[in-house]
Amino acid sequence: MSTAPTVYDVAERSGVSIATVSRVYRNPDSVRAQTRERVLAAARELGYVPSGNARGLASRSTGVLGLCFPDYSDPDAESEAETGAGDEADNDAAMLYSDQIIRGMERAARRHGYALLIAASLKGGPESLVAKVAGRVDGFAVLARTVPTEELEVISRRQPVVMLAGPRESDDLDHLDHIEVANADGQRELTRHLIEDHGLRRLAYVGSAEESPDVEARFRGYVEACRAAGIQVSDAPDLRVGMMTQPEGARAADVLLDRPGDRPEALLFANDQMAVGALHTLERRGVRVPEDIAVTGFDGIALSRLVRPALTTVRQPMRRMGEEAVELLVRRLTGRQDKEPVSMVLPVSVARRESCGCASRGAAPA
Amino acid sequence: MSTAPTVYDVAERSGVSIATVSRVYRNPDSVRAQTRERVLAAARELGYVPSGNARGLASRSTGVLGLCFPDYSDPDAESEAETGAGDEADNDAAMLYSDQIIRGMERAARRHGYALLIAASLKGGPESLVAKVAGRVDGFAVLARTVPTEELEVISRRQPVVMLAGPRESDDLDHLDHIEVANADGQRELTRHLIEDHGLRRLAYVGSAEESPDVEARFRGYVEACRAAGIQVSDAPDLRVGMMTQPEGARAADVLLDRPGDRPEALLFANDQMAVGALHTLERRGVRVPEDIAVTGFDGIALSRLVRPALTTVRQPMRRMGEEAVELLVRRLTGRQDKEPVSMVLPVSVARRESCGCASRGAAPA
DNA sequence: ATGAAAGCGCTAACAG
DNA sequence: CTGTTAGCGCTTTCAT
Repeated sequence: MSTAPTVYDVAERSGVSIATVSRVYRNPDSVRAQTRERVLAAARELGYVPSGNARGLASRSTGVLGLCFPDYSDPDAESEAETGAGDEADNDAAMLYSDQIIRGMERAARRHGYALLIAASLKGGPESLVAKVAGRVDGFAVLARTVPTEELEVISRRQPVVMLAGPRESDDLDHLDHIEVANADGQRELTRHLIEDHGLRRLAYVGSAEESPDVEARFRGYVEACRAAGIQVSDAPDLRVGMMTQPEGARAADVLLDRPGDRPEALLFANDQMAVGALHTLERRGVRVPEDIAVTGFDGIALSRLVRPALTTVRQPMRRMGEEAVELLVRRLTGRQDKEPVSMVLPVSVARRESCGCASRGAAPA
Repeated sequence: MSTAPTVYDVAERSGVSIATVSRVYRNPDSVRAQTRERVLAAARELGYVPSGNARGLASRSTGVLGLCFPDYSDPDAESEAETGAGDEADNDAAMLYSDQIIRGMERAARRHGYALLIAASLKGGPESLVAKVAGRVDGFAVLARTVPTEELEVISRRQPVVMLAGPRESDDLDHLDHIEVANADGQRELTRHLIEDHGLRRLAYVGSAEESPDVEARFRGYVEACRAAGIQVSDAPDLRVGMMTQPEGARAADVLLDRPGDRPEALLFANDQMAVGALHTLERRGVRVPEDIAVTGFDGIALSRLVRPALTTVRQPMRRMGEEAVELLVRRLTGRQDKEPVSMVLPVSVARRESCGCASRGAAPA
């Protein structure tokens, strides 16, 4: 791999100036056909490929959009090798939040002629992830809580950034475009369903210990639904766990079941992962779902439909969120920049499945 | 969004040279702590973010790895809005081949400190997709048949490229690293299973019309297994379809069932999509699977486990393929380049589910 | 239609 | 430890 050929090499070989070589690639029609062919031929012979970096540098634009997301450290990374039937489900199910967003962004970016640069955060030196991404793209989306607010603030002064999932974190960032889902609405509707349609009244809500606007909003929806039905609720979740993982969910179920007093008729979790964990606990303890107790999640991850009983949950349109993010970025990139910050709330939908008592035999064919 | 601050601005503001500013970012320890702080402070105030392009240009490396894949035009793109239960399965199931590879690459890239640039092909001017990606990354992977061989040949002379899925397409490309899956082995084993374990002997194989090394290899495995069992087979699939999609699969099932002569005892499809389509046809016609006829696919897409009956298929380790691709690239990027081209074949595994007659009640809990 | 020349913002020796 | 000085490869006026 000797040193790569440049415009100069191509220019020399085809007997034109570097400017012409450049034109052949940027604006073919501005060059006489014959000349163009000569240049293209030389380029081919030399194995010339324009340097994206040089281009970006000279033209101040890259044709690339970015996405930064948190390093959902992913423990199943190594389980890949196994072929046991048991982990098969988990494997596909590990189709995460971020993966869906990536898909959505990729599709939309493609439509607009952009490529997509993706990177998960990873603690580093003064040189953080965002900076790396930011330096190589025309604009990018960030999953909430992925990067320090301050850093984002600095960067967003220079290029379009759209914040995903989770309301604006601070006032410093209120000039960013921003997309969230109707967390409260979804949880409220799901709770209402449990109360009105299934007649349940002793509910327990499991939230998270760490502050998360999304989780807060979900809880708020829950509270609203309860109040609307005349059910007493405290203004804090019945339980808060640390990580919102399956193990934590499993533990949470134990805790809730072992509490003195009447056993809850329904366990509402702030996300699917926890709910699935709870399902395990319940099965182990011989508590039937939904006959003895209802269980619900939030997110609508693939796994939620694979478990038995299939999990009733609130589905978030993550893919669409990715698409909208790109639309917003493209709009900023092409329009005048003086537009007001956009803030959109994507609707969610309740997936009524078995774990709440709805009879739907989940496994629909294709 | 005025013009972005540069090293010069930061240098001036902090009273140092641009070289020092650069050092602060590239090699913080080589700068006196006090100086460093001053620079960082200035950078923060100015909203300075290093330009990835300028960096890449000056240092001839980007810290980015790439992936090019074909534009599996994706008809479900718009179906997102619907909330009908019917398409719910399809939606998740649309977790494609490429998505899995992306996941694998992203994980591995992250481990090595690289970001990932992804782009689907899209016909364009003289300026193709690969060129765009190639110009912005240190090395990249290409899904077979995504880009013209010639172009790839040219590019691969300049930077590491690994070809994914499908054997080397031509001799021009035999210097590329290359990863494929054991297509023939998988199909052979699956076929053997049908013959020996289920005692089926009248088999029909559905391949694709367009030339695809992978599909050819699968068919080869099928033929080998048949021959080994003393079953007569012609040297071409019983049917070839155009697109390997669900509709085509559905049609194929009709064709095969309507052919004069004994009805086949098993329909083997070269991919899952077609097999799923066939399942529909069979259900519509009242042909029971697997009682009346067995059906098998190939790939192991998520959908294969969601349909009823669950599809027996050959699972490809697509995620792992992505990971290995990154490992290969990183190795090329860090080592001496004189190494021989690597060619690895990833093992596959047969997923015995219901559609072949194996009793496994698919829906495993988490 | 094509050429000349001036950067784009940063890194990388090489001096101090 | 820090400053100087060249480029890196391409786009882009401005001429011709």
